[in-house]
This record gives sequence, C-alpha cells and structure tokens, in this order.
Amino acid sequence: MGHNFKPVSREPLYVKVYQAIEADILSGVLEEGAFLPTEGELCEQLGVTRSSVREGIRSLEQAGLVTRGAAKRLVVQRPQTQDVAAAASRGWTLGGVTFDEVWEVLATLYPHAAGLAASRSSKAGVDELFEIRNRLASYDKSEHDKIVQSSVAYFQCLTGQLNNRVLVTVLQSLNMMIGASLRRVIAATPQAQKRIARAQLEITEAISQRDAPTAQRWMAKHIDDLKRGYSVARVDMSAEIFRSD
Amino acid sequence: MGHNFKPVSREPLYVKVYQAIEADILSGVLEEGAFLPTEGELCEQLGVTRSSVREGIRSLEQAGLVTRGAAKRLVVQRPQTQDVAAAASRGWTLGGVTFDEVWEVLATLYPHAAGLAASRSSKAGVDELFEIRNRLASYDKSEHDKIVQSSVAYFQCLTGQLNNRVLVTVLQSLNMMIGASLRRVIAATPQAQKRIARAQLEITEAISQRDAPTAQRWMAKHIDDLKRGYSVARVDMSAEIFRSD
DNA sequence: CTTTGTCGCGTTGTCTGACAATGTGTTTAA
DNA sequence: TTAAACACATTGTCAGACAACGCGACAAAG
Repeated sequence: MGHNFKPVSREPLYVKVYQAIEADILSGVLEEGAFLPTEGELCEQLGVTRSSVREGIRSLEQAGLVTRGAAKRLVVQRPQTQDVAAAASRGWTLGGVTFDEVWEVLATLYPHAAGLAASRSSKAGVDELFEIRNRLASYDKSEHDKIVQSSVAYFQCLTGQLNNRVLVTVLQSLNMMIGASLRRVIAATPQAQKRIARAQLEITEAISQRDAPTAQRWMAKHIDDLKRGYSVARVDMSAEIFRSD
Repeated sequence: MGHNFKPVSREPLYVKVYQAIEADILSGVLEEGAFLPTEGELCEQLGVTRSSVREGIRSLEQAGLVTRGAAKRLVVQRPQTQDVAAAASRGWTLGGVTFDEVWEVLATLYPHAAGLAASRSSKAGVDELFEIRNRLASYDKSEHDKIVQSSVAYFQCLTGQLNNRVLVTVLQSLNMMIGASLRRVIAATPQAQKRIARAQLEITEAISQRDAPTAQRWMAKHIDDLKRGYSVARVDMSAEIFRSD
C-alpha cells in the first residue's frame, strides 16, 4: 500500500475564518475583552476578502464568542451563563419539547438546589431571599405580573447562590421556558400567591438555619404544588412549549 | 422624570434577514425539512442584496435552524439534541467551569435517570444495556480506549431510553465534558473495569426488574465510585475543564 | 465650566457586478 | 444501457465602491 493522504479540507473560507478566530480564542491567545483586528486587518492577515471575513464573524457572534464593543469594534467574550441558558432554552423550545420533559428535570434539580443553598448561602444571600419573598407577599393578589416576576426572581436569586455555573445555567434555561406559562397558572389560581409565599418562607427559613433536608423537602413540595396549578389552569403538560420572547 | 422612549430599532439588515426567516420557521410556515428559496430569490423577496442575505444565513446555520441539504439547498431543521448539547458543553467549557460544578449536576441527575429508566425502558432497551455491559466486561483491562468508549455508550444508551429530550441533552452535554478526563481515570485505576462492569450489571438488572430505587442507589454508588477515581488519578476537580474536541 | 454644534477620520453596513467552482439534469456517444 | 459531455442554476469568493455611523478633537454658545 502506498502513502495515505488526508482528504484535503474542502470547507468554505468563511468556516475557516470562523475556525481560525475561534482557535485563538480557545487557546487563550485572544483573552476575554480583547479587541479583534478590524475587518480590513483580518482580511489582510487571513488572506481573504471582507465578504468571507464578515460571514465568519456572523457565526462567531451567534456562537457568543464575540460581540460588538466600543466603537463597534469586535470584542472577545466568553459565553455567559445567560447566553448558554438562552441558547439552550431556545433550542429546546424549537425542538418541540413538552412541559412534562422540562418539569421532570425541574422537579429533580430544584429540590437539590435548595439543599445546596442551605449549606452555601451567605447571610446576605438569605436576607435577599427573605426580601424577595416579603415583597411577593405584599402584593395584591390581582397583580399577576408582579407575582410572577417575584417568583422568578426568587428562583434566580436562589440559584445564583449555588456557586455552580452548570447548575445555574440549566435551571435558568428551564425558568425561561416555563416563565410564560407560569403567568397563566398564577392568574388562574386565586390562592397561588398565598401558597407560593408560604413555601418560600419555609424554604428560606430552612436555608437560613442550614437545614438542607427541610429546604429540599419544602422545595419539592413547592414544585409539586406549582405542577398541580398547571392542571387547574388547564395547561396541557404534554403539549409543546410555545415560544414567548 | 420625563417620558421614557423605547429605543428605535436600528438593527442591521442581516439581523432582520435572520429574524424574518427565523420567524417563519417558528410560526410553522416553514416546516422542518422544507427547502428555503435560493439566495437569489431571498434577495428579491426580502429586498436586500446577497451580502446581507448570506450574513443572515450564517447566523441561522450557527443557531442550528437551517443546514445545507441536497444540491446545497438550504433546509429547515429543528435544533437536534446533539446540537444543543454540543453548544451547551462548548459554552460551559469556554466559560471555564470546573469538574466540581459538572459533577454536582451529574451526581444528581444520573441516579434520577436510572430510576426513570427502570419504569420506562423497553425489553429491547434493557437487552441493549446488557449487551454493552457484557462487551465492556469482555475487554482486556489494558484496552483503555475501548473501556471508556463502552462506559460512555452505556450512559448514552441509558439516557436515550428516558423519552425526555431535556434530560438527554443535559446529560449528553455533561458527558462530553468529562469524556476526556474519564480516560485518564480509567487508565490510572487498574480495578476500574471490574468495578464499572459490576455497577452496570446491578443497575441493568434493577432496571430490567423495574426496581427504580435499587437502580437509583446503584447508579449513585457508581457515580460516587467514579468520582473517587478522579482523586486516585490525581485529577484536580477544582480546575477548569480543558477542551478536548 | 459644562453643554452643544461640526468636522475629520476610521470602521462598519450595504450594494453592484463579476467569475470560478460545484452540483443537477439532459443530451449525446459508446 | 451505461457512460461521457454538456448546459444550466446556484453557491462561494472576489473587487471595488459609497453611505452611515461612532468617536475624538475642537470651537461656539449657554
């Protein structure tokens, strides 16, 4: 047998442009916050025209690797948990996942998260949780939007204290998907506010006392309660999640 | 304070192109598998030039909404779990997450997944799990690559039977991140193969008997065992995960 | 001294027009 | 009938152009 040749790369130039810039970001040559050369300079350095450079840049932008900074210059950025969460939830929504699927993961992770919070939350973090909870309790029960907002804020605040970006990202992406439907649930169940406030109180107190099992148990109960709300509000859990942005 | 104005929309054309096409995909006007018009036709319909159309297409491609099909025509696709998982794991890796963070989620979800599998796996699914497990057991303990491959295959096969795309996606993305390090662990611990085979056997039997608690317990033990392997192999769990694609 | 106008300059956003490379379908030759 | 040849449509890439925009510097106005 003769020599084995590698198949020659037949990728379009704009893909190569993407790969070239991505590689330097990954390897650390281009640090976060660094300015990329201008499009004109990139043309020179890479030996292609602006058309190809620009098409490559679009992919980098969509991938969350670069963004437009001061004077519209391209700035390197590491994907933020926000970006990753948004991309994941968008992908899932487009992929046609159902509430059931989301809920199954939610019901597993949130109790666990509450347990973790009990051992990791700082004094300030607990205070903030109490504050959000009390604000929720203070609303009139007809102020649905504010109630929803507070509920989400509570979850956000709690996950933010976990010091675990993976967990935060997953939970945030799940939040994004159920946000819209949550409003319907709260609007349809008059006692929703009271029950949420109660659960948040119990969870927060358990966290402040570093009582992980209780925090976990109450969070599980809370999630379960919300799920029951879905059937009350006649939301079909086996239906695809609709897009809400 | 005076009136609050909404910022006027001043998005570049290529963004509007992206949004226009995305909107029709989301609303279902363009179904999965449908062919998009050619670039030239898009120019006419949208009233912009090919440059702008093409830049918009790059974003759509990166978002996983379209791909090149027969005769290089653009085809609408819904984001696949593979794509979402790959994007998430890439984002996390670039974001500099640590093994600890990944592991925490892994250790929560996999036992739960094993429990679910006990109630959802089909006969054929269980058979496949047994088959993968037996293949792993048959390798020589020096065949590290094959052992790693089988371990991953077992996890993949198990998650695939859950009928939950969200869960599958998350677990897959986590798998992608630990894959490379797993090889080091297995290479460093001589008894790894035996222990993995044992755990997989117990888990699979529990699943085949629809014994969710046992499946869950053994999976938890299995994960815990693997984690212990990491310290034996002197992998620093608090270090950033390196990229391995 | 702060705010507002304007000017120049570099960069991005968009367009026009062109051509090579590639894939498809059809026709022609073996 | 198969295989080669060809025309055709489409994508990938290039060159060159210009308007729009953001920013800093500087001057004018309050």
